[in-house]
Amino acid sequence: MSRKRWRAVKEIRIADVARLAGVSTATVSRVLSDPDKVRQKTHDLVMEAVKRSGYIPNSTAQKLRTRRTMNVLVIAPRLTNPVFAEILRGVDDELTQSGYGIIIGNLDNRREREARYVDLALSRQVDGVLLLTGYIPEKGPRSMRDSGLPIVAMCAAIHEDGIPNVVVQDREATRQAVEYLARLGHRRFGYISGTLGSIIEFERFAGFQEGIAAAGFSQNDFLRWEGPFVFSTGVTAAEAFLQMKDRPTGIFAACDESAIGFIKRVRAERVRVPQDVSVIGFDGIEYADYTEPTLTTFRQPLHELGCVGADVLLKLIHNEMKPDDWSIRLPVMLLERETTGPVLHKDYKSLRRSAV
Amino acid sequence: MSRKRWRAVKEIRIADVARLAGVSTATVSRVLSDPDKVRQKTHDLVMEAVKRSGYIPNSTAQKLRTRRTMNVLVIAPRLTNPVFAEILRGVDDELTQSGYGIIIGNLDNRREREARYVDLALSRQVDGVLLLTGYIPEKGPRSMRDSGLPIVAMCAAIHEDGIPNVVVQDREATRQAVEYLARLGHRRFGYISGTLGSIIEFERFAGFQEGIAAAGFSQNDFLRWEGPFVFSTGVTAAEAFLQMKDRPTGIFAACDESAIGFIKRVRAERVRVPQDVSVIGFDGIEYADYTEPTLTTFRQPLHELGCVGADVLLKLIHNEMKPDDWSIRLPVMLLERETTGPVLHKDYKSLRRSAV
DNA sequence: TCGATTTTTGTAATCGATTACATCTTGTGA
DNA sequence: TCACAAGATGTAATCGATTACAAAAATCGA
Repeated sequence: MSRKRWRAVKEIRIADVARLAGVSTATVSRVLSDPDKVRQKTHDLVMEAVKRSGYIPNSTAQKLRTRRTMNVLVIAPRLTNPVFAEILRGVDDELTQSGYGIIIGNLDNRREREARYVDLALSRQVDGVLLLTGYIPEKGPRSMRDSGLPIVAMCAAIHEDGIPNVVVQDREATRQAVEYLARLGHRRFGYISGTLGSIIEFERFAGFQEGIAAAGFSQNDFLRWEGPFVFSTGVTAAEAFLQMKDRPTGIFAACDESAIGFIKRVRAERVRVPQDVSVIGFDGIEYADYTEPTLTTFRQPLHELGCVGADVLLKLIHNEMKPDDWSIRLPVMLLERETTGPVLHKDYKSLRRSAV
Repeated sequence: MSRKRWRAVKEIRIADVARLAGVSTATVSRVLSDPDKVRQKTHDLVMEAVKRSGYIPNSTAQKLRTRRTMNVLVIAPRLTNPVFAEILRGVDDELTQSGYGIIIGNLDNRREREARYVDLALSRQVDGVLLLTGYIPEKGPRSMRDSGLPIVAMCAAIHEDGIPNVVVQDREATRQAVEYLARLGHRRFGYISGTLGSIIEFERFAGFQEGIAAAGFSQNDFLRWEGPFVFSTGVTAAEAFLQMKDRPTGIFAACDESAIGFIKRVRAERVRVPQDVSVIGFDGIEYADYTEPTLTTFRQPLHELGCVGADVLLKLIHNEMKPDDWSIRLPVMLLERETTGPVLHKDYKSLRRSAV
């Protein structure tokens, strides 16, 4: 038994089908791609041959000839982050419908991994790129822009000519978050950041500062804890929080994962949420509805974001629009759940003491 | 200003480089793919021309000629499931290293979506397929096997000749779970299933039954609640559980998400975990460490699973092994955390009453 | 029935690389 | 210096489709 036998599958080419049907390859091609161009009788003849032979066109040859790969590259900072996974679902729904495939570029939060995807774009393995990163990947002196491929920025904006942005109203939402906390009576705030230097973090922090100002507070009325968009950032923030004498009572976390990490950690030290401290997250991941207490947060329309972004990219690919026509900001929605509440006492530590 | 101007990027072909360097295209190709075959002087000449022109080979043309796409298709039941996302990370790490790309096939728990990916394989857009589904996708009369492509089943076994399995010891672990609960004194059990008909569910339930038998119990000593591998399955199970008079005290959930859903729901009704009911999950997703209480579960080596599976597939693609040589079962590890504990009272309802 | 027009089909170039084979250079030993 | 082997390079076929253009067939009106 040959070592290769299991792989031996005879390849059927268009020429084989043509011979079988007694026509030229051109006719077979036409039957398959533009049936109206051929006589009904020929059409049936060819289709019969296609069916009998089980012919499926070699898509690589098609791609070379038509100069369309029917693939789109999606670059995400981290695939295990449910936010990106959910966006990807939307992208997938939209692209699959149009016959496009997705090649994933997972950076896993390591920027050096982007080089590989620059090559991918430059070597024309895709027709367009969706960036969830907030910046254009580079490899040495070359940028992905050099590929001339249509690029759409999603989730995190890229402010460059020719690149449409499909994002959410981060800044507005974060401002609202502060106002919401202020309305509940909070006077001292905490801000748990996302990945420093990222555009999303920039927007959300800007919104936070605006909210602080709008509510009549100053820079002295809040603290900022720093770290990437992961659980452990919240845990670290909580540990700093727990050390404090004069703790903030209204916490905004730039992502749900951090918020969850924070809550988990402070509750372990018998700090009550929301009685002792209110926490509000951002993202609206599914898991935020399964924490205890359930997380108050802003729900991003993640699936829609994916659909819309993919749709814009397809329009660019098909030259149906100019890139500057589009910059979409989808609204987010505040989900008031259980981790936020009114301030009970000015000094909640004395409250706790009396409760024990 | 032309509507297309922003896309106008002159394509540099190998012939351009050849002309620039004053050599033939064959030489350019050799310099790039097998530098030892050319004189140093020519090599430098060509590389200079490559650099000056910014040439990057058109990968579609390469693929057509070499008949290698350098892409692998990964089919997963649901991308937003952290289990698959984590496996995908491992796959990505391994494949990227070898220069392969990943095309994702997300079924989103809808089997009808698989047809598209059968086409993808049949039209030779990929060199191999990783299946996380436990079955071979079909489209009408044609199966993905007809493509003759190497296939590796991961996570969920496929028992067919020529398909290596890279899975975890589901069955053994589930058996252990029951034994563990029995050792803690539990006598009435609950089993929250995964997707019915799936091979993973089959294995885990088989292990559960084995465990029941091994611990000396019978079919009458446990209940089974059915549903897919999602949070809400656990919630539904919890609702059935809450209706019962004579509740089980030891619950095994076929996935962490269901376990988390279950716990969340019963705690809302003041059922204590683990004092009133012990719950053990399966998967070891990151969230399971952020629930309250933290979930006792079996940690699957998800990242490793991905790496190993990808590695096996690469070996198949490169004909470095026969598919029947490999079926790997990775061990899982019990993480004893906070949702399991000894049975306190035979009738925990009376306990609760006295506590109130 | 014939010629003009329209529709259908076929021939061959093309996409952009790789590579078998042929040819030309270079190097080596006598 | 010459013959011959080894090494470097060039020529042209090839991968498998699509499609411009040419040629053939069908349709139509007079």
